[in-house]
Amino acid sequence: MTTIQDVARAAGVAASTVSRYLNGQLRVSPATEAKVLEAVSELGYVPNAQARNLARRRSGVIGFVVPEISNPYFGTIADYVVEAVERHGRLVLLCSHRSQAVRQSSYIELLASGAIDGMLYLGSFRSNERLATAIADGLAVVVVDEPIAGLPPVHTVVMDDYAGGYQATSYLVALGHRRIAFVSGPAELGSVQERYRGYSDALRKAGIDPSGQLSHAGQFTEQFGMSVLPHLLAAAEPPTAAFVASDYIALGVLSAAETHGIGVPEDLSIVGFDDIRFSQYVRPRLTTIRSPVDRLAQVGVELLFERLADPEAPARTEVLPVELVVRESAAPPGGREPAVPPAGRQSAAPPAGRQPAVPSAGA
Amino acid sequence: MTTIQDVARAAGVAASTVSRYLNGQLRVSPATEAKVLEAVSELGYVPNAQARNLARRRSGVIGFVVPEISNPYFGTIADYVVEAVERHGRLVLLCSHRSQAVRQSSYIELLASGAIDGMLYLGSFRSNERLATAIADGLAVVVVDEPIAGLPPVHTVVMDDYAGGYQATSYLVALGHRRIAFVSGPAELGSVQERYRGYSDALRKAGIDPSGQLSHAGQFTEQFGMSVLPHLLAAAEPPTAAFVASDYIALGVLSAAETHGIGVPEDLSIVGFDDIRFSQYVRPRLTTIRSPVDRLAQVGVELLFERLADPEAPARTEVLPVELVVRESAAPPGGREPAVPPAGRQSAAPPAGRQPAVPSAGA
DNA sequence: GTGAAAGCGCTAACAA
DNA sequence: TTGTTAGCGCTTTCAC
Repeated sequence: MTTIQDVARAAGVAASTVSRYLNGQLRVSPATEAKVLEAVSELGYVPNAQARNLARRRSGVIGFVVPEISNPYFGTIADYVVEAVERHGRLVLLCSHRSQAVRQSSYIELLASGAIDGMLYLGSFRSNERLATAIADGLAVVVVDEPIAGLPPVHTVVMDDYAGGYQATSYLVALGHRRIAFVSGPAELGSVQERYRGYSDALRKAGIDPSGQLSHAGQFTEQFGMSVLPHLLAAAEPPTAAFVASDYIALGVLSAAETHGIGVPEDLSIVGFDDIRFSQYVRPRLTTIRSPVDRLAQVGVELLFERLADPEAPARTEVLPVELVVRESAAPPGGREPAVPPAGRQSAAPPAGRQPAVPSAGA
Repeated sequence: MTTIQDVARAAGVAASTVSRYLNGQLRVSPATEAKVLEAVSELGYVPNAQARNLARRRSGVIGFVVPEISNPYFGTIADYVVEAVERHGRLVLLCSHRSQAVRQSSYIELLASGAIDGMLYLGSFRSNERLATAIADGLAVVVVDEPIAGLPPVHTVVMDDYAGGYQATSYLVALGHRRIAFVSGPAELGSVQERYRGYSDALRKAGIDPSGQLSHAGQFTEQFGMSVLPHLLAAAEPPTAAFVASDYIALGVLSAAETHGIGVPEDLSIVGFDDIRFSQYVRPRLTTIRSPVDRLAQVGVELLFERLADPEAPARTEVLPVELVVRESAAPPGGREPAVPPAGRQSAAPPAGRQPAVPSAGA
C-alpha cells in the first residue's frame, strides 16, 4: 500500500501539500503540481479511506434502513437513494429490517460509532422507541415514506396519503359507485390511516356514510389481497368497487377475482395505490394512485444533507403530491359506459393535502 | 464523544486493557471487568469505527455491486446478502450499476482505498476489463449470478443455466411440443448462452433440429416479452410453445398473449426462468425454472469470506442446481390433456450441469 | 493480568 | 505556496 508519505517523498514535497492539493484546497505551483501528479500516478496512490475518515471525523457513508429490499417498491426507492447520495460523493450502507443490525436496533450504534454519518429510515412500524431516543440524542436521521409516531421533531418525507385516498375514492364515486370497500395494510400505520381518512372524507362529501362500508386491514401482500376477496363477496350487499390502498394487495384481489369468476371492472372496480411497475402489466391494467418514489428519495437525501450541514435547523416535513392514473380496473358499476370520461391521468379535485386534519366533511 | 481513554480513566485502568477486554482477547480479573463494564455503560461508550478500522486495516464493509436493486430478482439476492454478511459481523455497501461509483468504475477504488474489504460483483455485461485488472491486482471479489468473460481465476457462483434450459425444454418436449421457440435476454450473456445450450441439447435429444426453431434475444424486461409475441405468431408455422428464459420476459409474453387473444397454455405453452415472486400470482400461473437465489447469496458471501481469510486459495466456481416448477402455463399442444403427468415439481432428467461444454448431443 | 508507548494514514492548525 | 507538528481513537507489540 502506498501512503501519502510515499507520494510526498517521491515528489519532494510535504505530505500536507499532497493532501491539500489532492483535496483541491490549494492552488500549487505548476512545478509542484506536475511532480505530485506524476508521483501519484507513478505509485498508483489511492488515499486510505479509514485514515481520511478518522482525521475528518466522518465516514462518508449514509445508512439506508428499509424493511426488505426485495420488495420492488423499496428497491426502487433504494436505487434513487443510491443515486442521490453518490451525487453528494457519499456511499450507501444497506440495512434490511430483517437483518441483524436492525433487529438488534444496533443501527443506532452505526450512527454512534461513526460508521455512518446519517440515516434514511424507512420503517413499517407505528413507532420505534430506540429511534426516538437516537433522534433525541441528536443523531442525523430522516424519516421517509412511513411516518413514525412518537418521534421528536425530525426531517420527514411522506406521500400525500390523504389526498391519494381522497382522489381514488372520489373517482370511484364519480363513476357512480355507492358501495366502496376499503382494503389496506396494517391499520396502525399512519399512512394507512391517512388513506382511510381521505377515503372517508370523499365518501362523506358524496353523502355516503363511511361506517356503512366494508373495511379490511391486513398485510401489504398479494396473499392478503387474495384472502380478502371472499369477504367482500360474502357481504349482504357486496361492494361494486374497492379502494385497495396498495398495489400489491390489489394484485392479489385481481388474481382472486379471476379465480372466483368475478369480472374486473364489470363486477368489481378496483383502484390501487403506489403504481408499482407491475400494475401496468396485469390484466386489467390497474387504475391506481401514483406516488413519486423518485422524489421521495431525492427529497429525503436532500433533507439529510441539510441536516448534516445544519444540525440546528428546525425539522421539516415534506408531503409529496400523488396523482390518479386511470387505466382499466375501474369503471361504472354494472359494466355501464363510463359516466365520467377517464381520459389519461386526471385527478378528482384533490383537497389541499395531508395537513388539514379535518377537511370539509359532510355528515 | 466518549473515547476509550475516558473509559480507561473512569475505570482506573489502561486503554489497552479496555480494548482487549472489549474485544474478548483477554480474561481480566473480576474486579477490572466490573469496573470496565460500569464505566462503559456509565459513559455510554461506543467504539469509534473509523479509528478501529484504521488500526485494524480493514473497514468491516462488503460491497455489493448490482445492476439495479429495484429489480426484485436482484433485490431478493440483496436481502440474502445483507443477512449473510451481517452474520459475519460486517456491513453491506450498496452500489447500483446505474450509480456514479460504478459507472466511473470507481468501485475498484472502493477496494483500493480500503472503504470495503471485498466485493460481491453481479454484472450484466459479458466482460469487464477494469474488473479483470482489479482481480489480477489481488482485490477480493466474488463474481455472482452472471459469469463474466475474460477474468482471471476468481471465486464464482452461478446458477446451473444449462440444466435449467435442458429441463425446461425437455418438459415441453415431453408434453408433445415440436415447435418450441427460445426467447431470452441479451445473447452475449454467458447465462443466456448456457440456457440456449441446454435448450438445444434437449431438442436434439428429441430429434429436433434447434436451428429450425424461432429464437429471439432482447432485454430482461416485460416490454421485450410483449414485443416478441407478434414475431412468434407471424411465423409460417408458429411455435406451440416457448422457453422464455426469464420470468420478466415471460410475464410480458403472457400479457401480450391476452391482448392478442392467444390462450396460454392452449394455444401457446410457456416455461419461464427464475421463479420470481410474481410468477405464482399471474394467470395462468407460470411454469418456470426455480433458481435458488438464497443459496446464491449465501454461497457467494461464504466464498468471499474464504477469500478474505485465505487470499492464496485457488479460485472456485460453484454451480447451483435449479429445478422445474410445474404450474399452469405449459400443457400439451392444442389443449389436449397432459401427455405427461405434471405432478408438483419434477425435473426432466437434467444432465450433469454446466461444466460439460459438449454433453451427449444428438444431431 | 496489566500498562506504556508506538503507530495505523490522513488532515488541519500553525508557522514560515 | 509550502512545511512542521500534532493529533483523530483505536489496536498491538513489548515489557512488567
